[in-house]
Amino acid sequence: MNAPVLSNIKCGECPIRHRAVCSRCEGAELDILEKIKVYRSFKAGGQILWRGEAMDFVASVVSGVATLGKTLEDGRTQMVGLLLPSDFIGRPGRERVEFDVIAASDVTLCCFDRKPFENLLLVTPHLSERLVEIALDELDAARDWMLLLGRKTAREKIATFIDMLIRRSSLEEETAQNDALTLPLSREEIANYLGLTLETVSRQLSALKSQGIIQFKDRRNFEVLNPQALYDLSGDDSPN
Amino acid sequence: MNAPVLSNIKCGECPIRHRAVCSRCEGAELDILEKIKVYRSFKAGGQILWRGEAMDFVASVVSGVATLGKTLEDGRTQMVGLLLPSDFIGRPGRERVEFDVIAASDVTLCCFDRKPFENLLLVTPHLSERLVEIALDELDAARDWMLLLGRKTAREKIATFIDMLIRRSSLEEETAQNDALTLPLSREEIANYLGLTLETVSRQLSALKSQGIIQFKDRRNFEVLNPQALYDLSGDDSPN
DNA sequence: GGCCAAACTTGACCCAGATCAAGGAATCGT
DNA sequence: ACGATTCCTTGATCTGGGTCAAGTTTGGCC
Repeated sequence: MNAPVLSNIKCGECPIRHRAVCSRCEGAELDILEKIKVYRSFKAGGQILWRGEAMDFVASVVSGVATLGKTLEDGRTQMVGLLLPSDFIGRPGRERVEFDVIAASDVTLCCFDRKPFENLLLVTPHLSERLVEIALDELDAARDWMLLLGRKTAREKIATFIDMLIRRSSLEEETAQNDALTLPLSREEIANYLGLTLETVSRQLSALKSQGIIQFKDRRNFEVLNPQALYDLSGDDSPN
Repeated sequence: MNAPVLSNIKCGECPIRHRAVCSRCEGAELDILEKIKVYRSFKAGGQILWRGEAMDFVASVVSGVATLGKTLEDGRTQMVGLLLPSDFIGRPGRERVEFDVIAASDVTLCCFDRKPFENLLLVTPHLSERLVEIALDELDAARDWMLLLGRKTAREKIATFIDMLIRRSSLEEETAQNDALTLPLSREEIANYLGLTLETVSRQLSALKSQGIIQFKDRRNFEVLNPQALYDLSGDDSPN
């Protein structure tokens, strides 16, 4: 892991302050974090962590998108997590990385060396409480994804994925010029996330387009014309 | 949830003491747990918790097997967790249950009312540390299962499942009369766990049998004649 | 601005596993 | 002990999505 070290911005001005692992910390606690944090950047496609490698830092995603992936002996891969801004990388008490972490776009991380961070955790309930919340949210998300991977059709998988992008983006920004979205991943990466092939992803996106449910501006940018239809195609139970 | 309340056994004699959420607690801490715990039993097939229901207790599995399941609007279901003795049900800070919890066999739980348990967590690091460990282990397991559901073939899924049973049973008991195992689930339940149909599960088990890798004693009990071959079929990377 | 590589789309064909269908074997209640 | 119900096996057929194979678009780079 060798990434350029950037000049930090002040925590008070950090765009992910409200959701990241540090979101409950104020004043003195924040000052300590401020002192031990280091920003690092990765180019799109760069490997952030390798499976099995010693994990010597933990980090929050400040900007960009990273993926967590697992690989079978013959090279088939499955993405097991998608890290968007404010998401957390690393686990207290884990010496080694359990999966490959790759920058899907240019990524900036707010890194903390693991040992100091773990020590801080022990004496900072605001930090450890938030970290437990984050871990449990990830567990819920992983289980939702198990349902998707095990039982949903290709169409339902794509619809669920786009629906997730809508929800996540409405959390992030209040900009929200209605339903204009960006795919954070290539077709192949989407396929690895959904347990499909890139050809099937492409076909399903084309099908949604020709049904008038979405409309592409270019390869990555599109607009959702009919969010309700999209949700109906996701196969999920009624909650909205 | 209305299950018979059993007479408790002493924590000191509890068969799951060494792995359950209470495993780090001793002396006074254990006395408190002892006081607030209640054993409850469920018949095979009984529903322990319903998705969306208020979760008013948390629990450890003392004996038997329970499943965590999610369901799509049209009834397709995916098992998202398998709870064996010492596994934990429920999450601090979660008001509602996220999935159906069903007794796959007769099950005995060691239950704690949620509120008192959460209060205890705040003042008992031995308890909360162990709970975080358990949650992170579950997250790792969920991600391994995502790889299985998204990318493995039917054969690989079955091999992985049996391999998991071997590992788990060698953890549990030192009885371990070599490689004699019991399927904790029906064919249909295995199918729901692996993202397959019950017919495919049956066919794959028959195939393993006719390849001389496993041998059935009856429907549920079998012996693994060739654990290495089984592992080789699982598709996983080399570690062992 | 034009070439090249990478990313994507689309078509034709195929196959693993789903679905449909029929028995067989274990278990339960009487 | 006996139907009867539930669970499981096995066979026949079908199909969604994978695989293979061209093309097409896009964006990067001299």
